[in-house]
Amino acid sequence: MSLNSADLEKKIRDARLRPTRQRLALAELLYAHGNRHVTAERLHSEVMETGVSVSLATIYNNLHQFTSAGLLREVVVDSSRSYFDTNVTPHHHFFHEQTGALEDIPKGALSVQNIPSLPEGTEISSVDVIVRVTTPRR
Amino acid sequence: MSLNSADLEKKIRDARLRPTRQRLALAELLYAHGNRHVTAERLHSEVMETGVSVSLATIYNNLHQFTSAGLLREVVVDSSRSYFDTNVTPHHHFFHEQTGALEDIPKGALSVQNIPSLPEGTEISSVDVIVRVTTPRR
DNA sequence: GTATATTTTATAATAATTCAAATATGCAAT
DNA sequence: ATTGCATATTTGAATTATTATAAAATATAC
Ligand SMILES: [Mn+2]
Ligand SMILES: [Mn+2]
Ligand SMILES: [Zn+2]
Ligand SMILES: [Zn+2]
Repeated sequence: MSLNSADLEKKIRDARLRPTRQRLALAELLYAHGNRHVTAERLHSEVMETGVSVSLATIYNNLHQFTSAGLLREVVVDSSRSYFDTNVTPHHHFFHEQTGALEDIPKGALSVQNIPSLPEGTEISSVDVIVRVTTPRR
Repeated sequence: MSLNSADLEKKIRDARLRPTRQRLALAELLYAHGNRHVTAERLHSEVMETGVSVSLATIYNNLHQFTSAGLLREVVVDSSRSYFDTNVTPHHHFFHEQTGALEDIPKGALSVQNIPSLPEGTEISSVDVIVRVTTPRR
């Protein structure tokens, strides 16, 4: 559940990526302490706070490289921002529309049934369920 | 299923909006011939092709005004672009990842079951299912 | 018709993301 | 170990989609 420096470096090397200073700092934030959902902007502020200077362009490059390597998945919930998820196993999400918080819906709980026949000549890439929630003002 | 000019004008007036030349041209494209899914850019090119000049700012203004009035809903499927849907009844979507095409999954067909208990203090705003499809390269 | 409110639009601003030039890394040859 | 070199990586600058501003144009109410 918790990865140390050596584990992180192996994870990066196994993805055929170089363990640069920037990449290691990002991997530490993403993977050292359990699953998370992050935006590029959030990850950028966090890494800057640790004292490692990383440009926002590098954040995006790495988020996408990690995604291509299967180390992250992108979750589309908000048209103005991309979220990346360190949990790459199939699962769904709660999305809090006011706070922007994403929360996993554990696999097995929720189920999607009776998907009708797909558009001609296509195959399923993924099925994404977003349960949008709000805190009612009382 | 198919609205004429008078219907369109009524629809606009009922939403407390003025039936301007631009707004009528947009409503015609959106509502005169059945349900559709459009991006701002697509709607802009279409309206320009009809010979009615409408600025992109006006397209965005109207898409949002229509959405606030409940005449459109926004569908979040692609983090780089907003889609607007003239079908405001609850339903789900197929999204073709290569072409960007959105297609309705008729209400009643697909069902979502066993949504686990919501995060503390929240209520459901909507449940959105996106079935992402691709055309496999053969 | 005139007053008032709404709408449009040119232009500027913003935020997320991508591009391309500059730099760092890994590896092979010495 | 050091050097040379191809390739990967980083980052400042550019691009894109979208939103804000604010002045001119238009629609409605009287
Ligand atoms: Mn730590
Ligand atoms: Mn027509
Ligand atoms: Zn998740
Ligand atoms: Zn739809």
